[in-house]
Amino acid sequence: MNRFQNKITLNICEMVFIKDPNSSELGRNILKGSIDLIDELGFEDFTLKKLSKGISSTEASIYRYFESKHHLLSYLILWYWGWQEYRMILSITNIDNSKEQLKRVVKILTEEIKEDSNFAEINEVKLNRIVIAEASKIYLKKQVDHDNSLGFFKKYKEVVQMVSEIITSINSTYKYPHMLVSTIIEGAHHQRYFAQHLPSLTDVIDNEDSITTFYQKLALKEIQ
Amino acid sequence: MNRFQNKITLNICEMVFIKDPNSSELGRNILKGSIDLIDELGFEDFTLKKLSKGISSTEASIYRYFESKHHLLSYLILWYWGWQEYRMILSITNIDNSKEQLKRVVKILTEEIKEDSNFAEINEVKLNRIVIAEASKIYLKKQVDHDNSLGFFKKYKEVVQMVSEIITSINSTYKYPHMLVSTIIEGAHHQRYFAQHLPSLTDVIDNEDSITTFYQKLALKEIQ
DNA sequence: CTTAAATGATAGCATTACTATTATAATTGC
DNA sequence: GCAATTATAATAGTAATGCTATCATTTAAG
Repeated sequence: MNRFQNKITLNICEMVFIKDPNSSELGRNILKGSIDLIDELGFEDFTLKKLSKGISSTEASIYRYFESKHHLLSYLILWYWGWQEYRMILSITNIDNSKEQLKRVVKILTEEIKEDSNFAEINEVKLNRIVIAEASKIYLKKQVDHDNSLGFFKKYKEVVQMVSEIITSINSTYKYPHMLVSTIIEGAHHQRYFAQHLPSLTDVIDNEDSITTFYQKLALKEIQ
Repeated sequence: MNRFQNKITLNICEMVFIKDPNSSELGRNILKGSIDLIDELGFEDFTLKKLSKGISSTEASIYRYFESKHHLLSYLILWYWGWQEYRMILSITNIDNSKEQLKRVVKILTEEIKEDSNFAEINEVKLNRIVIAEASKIYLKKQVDHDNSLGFFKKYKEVVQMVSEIITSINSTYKYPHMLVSTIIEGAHHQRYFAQHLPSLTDVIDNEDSITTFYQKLALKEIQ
């Protein structure tokens, strides 16, 4: 299982980091510490100085792994999508029915995340909250085209592509598979955030994961 | 028409500004200049110092209108939703069929914006680009609950509520109207941004506003 | 035409994001 | 086992940012 982890992690485009954070103790501390601190403070108030104190290192040392705090966040998001891709692949292995496949991947992309003990230094619950609250900030920037050319969004695009292909195998004439998938993914993140902070923008129903239910049904109705 | 404008503008919760920017020449210059500059530089690289140079004023003077650049952006977004609400109301006046009403408001919320000559100091095309690229940054912050209590998101919530009521009047048993509406609004913004910068996350089709078409159809299928 | 309010000019301050330099520890090669 | 390389720590520094404070000047209202 750890080999799979390394595979995912190392597959992360090398443009995101200067030195692979998975290759050393300090690197792994940076990952763990930054997840804790970004989750706690939000990305605006998170600084590499605070992080360096938290992990008993120095700013300069962290800069040998990541060019900037923007690169560090990009790495975490990229890791997250690699992990989601891996979970999606596992969840549809040996499932032949395309509609069932779609239901399962939509569940993975919209459900509340539980900790995955396979990856020690990553707290997936916190990382999921970071993706919900901070991920859009990495592409809503003027540098987006440059970062895109360096592969910062590669894993996210692969996830969207994978679900789009399932949709196409259900209905080969459906015209908007990518639009539907990115709408579901971003939508689910927004709904989880709104449920916490702006509840009048969503519909939270007790004893039901209404977000997953909503998007599963929506996907099936839409492509019919 | 200008009275209506003032009504919209002044209805903006007074907590967002210190001094009403619509009440003076300098205030209006701040609005116009900030829209130009945020659109040009992005919110990160936009500073009140640069703005003050652009409008031949000073940082200190701008701070007499807005507590921070975050407040200024919040004002612009609030203005935008007030304006959208006004356009939505106009567009369904005298239309009795609820499905037609829904089609029309979804169009307004998802279409590409054209300049509205009724509001001189606001360039709606640029403001729309700002809303697409920057609006989520005002609520994806740790202060969101505080800002919410001050009414920063009031107009946005009203817009969502208005469309939700149309949906309920089409199908009174539909369980997720707010979720559907906020999914459509945020989704459409993402799709416009993706079409420009990350086209593999969307499906752009020539000679058709595929974004509006997609969300109009999706809304009707979903609530059936 | 006086007085208050609005704006401008200038300075300053703590923090941020990042770089540079030098010292010390840990690894690796032989 | 020791030199040589590399990784990390310690410290200092810089330009820019976000914002505040002070005081002078212009403008507008009574």
